Amino acid sequence: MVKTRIAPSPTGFLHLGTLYQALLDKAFAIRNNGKFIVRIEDTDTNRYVEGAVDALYKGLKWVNISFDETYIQSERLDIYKKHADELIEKGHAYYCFCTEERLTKLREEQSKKKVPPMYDKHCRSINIDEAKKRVDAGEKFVIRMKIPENTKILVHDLIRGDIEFDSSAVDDQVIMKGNGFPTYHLAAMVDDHLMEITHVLRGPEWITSFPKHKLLYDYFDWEMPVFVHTPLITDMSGAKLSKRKGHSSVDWFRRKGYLPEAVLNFISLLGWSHPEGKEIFSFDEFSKVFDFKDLSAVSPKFDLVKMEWMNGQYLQNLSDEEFINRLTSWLKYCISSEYQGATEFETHWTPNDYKLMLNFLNSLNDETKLLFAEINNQRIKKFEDLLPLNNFFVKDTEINQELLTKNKSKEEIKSHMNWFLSELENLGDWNLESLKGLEEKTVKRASELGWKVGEVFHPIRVLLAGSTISPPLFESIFIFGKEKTIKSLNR
RNA sequence: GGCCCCGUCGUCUAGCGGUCUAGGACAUCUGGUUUUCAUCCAGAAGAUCGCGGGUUCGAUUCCCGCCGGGGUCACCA
Repeated sequence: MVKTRIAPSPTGFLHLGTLYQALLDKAFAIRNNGKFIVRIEDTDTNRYVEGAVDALYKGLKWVNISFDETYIQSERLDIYKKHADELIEKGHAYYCFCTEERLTKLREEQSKKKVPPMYDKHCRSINIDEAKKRVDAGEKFVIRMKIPENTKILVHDLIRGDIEFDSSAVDDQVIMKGNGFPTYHLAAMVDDHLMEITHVLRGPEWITSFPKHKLLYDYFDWEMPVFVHTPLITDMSGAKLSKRKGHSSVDWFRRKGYLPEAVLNFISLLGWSHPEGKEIFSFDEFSKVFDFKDLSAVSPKFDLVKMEWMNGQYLQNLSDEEFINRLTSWLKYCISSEYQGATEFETHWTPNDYKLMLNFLNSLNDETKLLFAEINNQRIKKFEDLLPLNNFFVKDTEINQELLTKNKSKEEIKSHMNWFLSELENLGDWNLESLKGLEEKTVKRASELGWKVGEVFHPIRVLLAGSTISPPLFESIFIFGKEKTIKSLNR
């Protein structure tokens, strides 16, 4: 049975690269009727970040990727020790007593000589019985794997094919650290085997240490799973995504107001394309057609502009009701402690803005909420864009006189607004239909005045929204309410 | 620097020896619809397939070299 896994280390927030792997792993598992598991690789006690595991699960939940099993490596220490000992017994690994100082000095010398920094196999010649005595005597040690000399190591990557390494370029890697924790190399290989992983999907940064992993499998006499090294998602400059730039974190997308399905759809198109050339498709559909072997080996650049376009497409396709649901939960998320505790991201929303917007939405009746969705879902790329456009709903705006009198004189505007105001006052029932009637009337007013149609709406818009940009005017007026509208128009 | 991977429009990509005067999407530009913004519609421009050699009747597709980009050289993953 097919079984895939992600193996993130809890060192921060859910990384986009981890999400990418989770997406591909999960899709592949579904397609092959297999399982997908999560394994927390927390063998580096120094880099452990509080809350990182939690953030990982929350992130996966947000994108709705579920898993069948979960493991934590720090709870499996005895397993790794047993396997390291086995390697010692088989003569494929050895105890190393070199001190930190000696290794540092060694590296310095090597870099001075401009040779690749590698362990000089100093302890490899120590007799095993003597080494065991030193270990028993309490001397500090690590365990290193023996790399065979003068040989070629052939590994196979599903999308890159065979890759050959010369063993002289492979270091006698530490597999057990001084503190009794295994390094990635041992832990991951042991776990992948024990957990019966059939396809190992991992980042391309592992290719270099691939020969060590292959050797480990050989030493244990285990069958290798299929290895797939993903494309490396880079930023627009072609370098690894950095935390500084924000969008390496999945949380960044959530905070900006992207839809999880759009993010998933977008990253699925990196290093892969739909057989029918489709751009927009659901995860469900993706999991029916995706295969690891169709992945390309390039390092795609993450184009935020296209990401925004795609998110806009998803936003447009949301029903008005769903739009409100999503918007509401986004606002709540931003207000929540998750937001407060997270890394800060640049945004033009202040913490209070989220609350104002949520309160505003809650103050509307269901029908009006849907109208709000209707006039907005077509014109934003992500929820964050909502504020500038709908600012006037939640806070006082200032009037730019220059904007107001851009095409017409102060007096002309004044008289036109007086007319409009009196029409509003005498509207009768305050509903969308009557307002639409007034809208038509206002269009006719333009020809009566000899103005362009846009010119009769311009001052209304500027006075109402404090901006030349707003959602559709009369819908906005309806949502804003009679009293507040008249007050705004009167200034 | 050693080793490894990669190299098609600005970006994501299709292409798996002839169908390619290289297709699609985003972005860009032009025009149209429109009361703002946006949407939407139509169209345009944009890639001598990194470069140079081979192999072949024929290379974007296969091989080699070069160049360029990236990755990696930890008791981090």
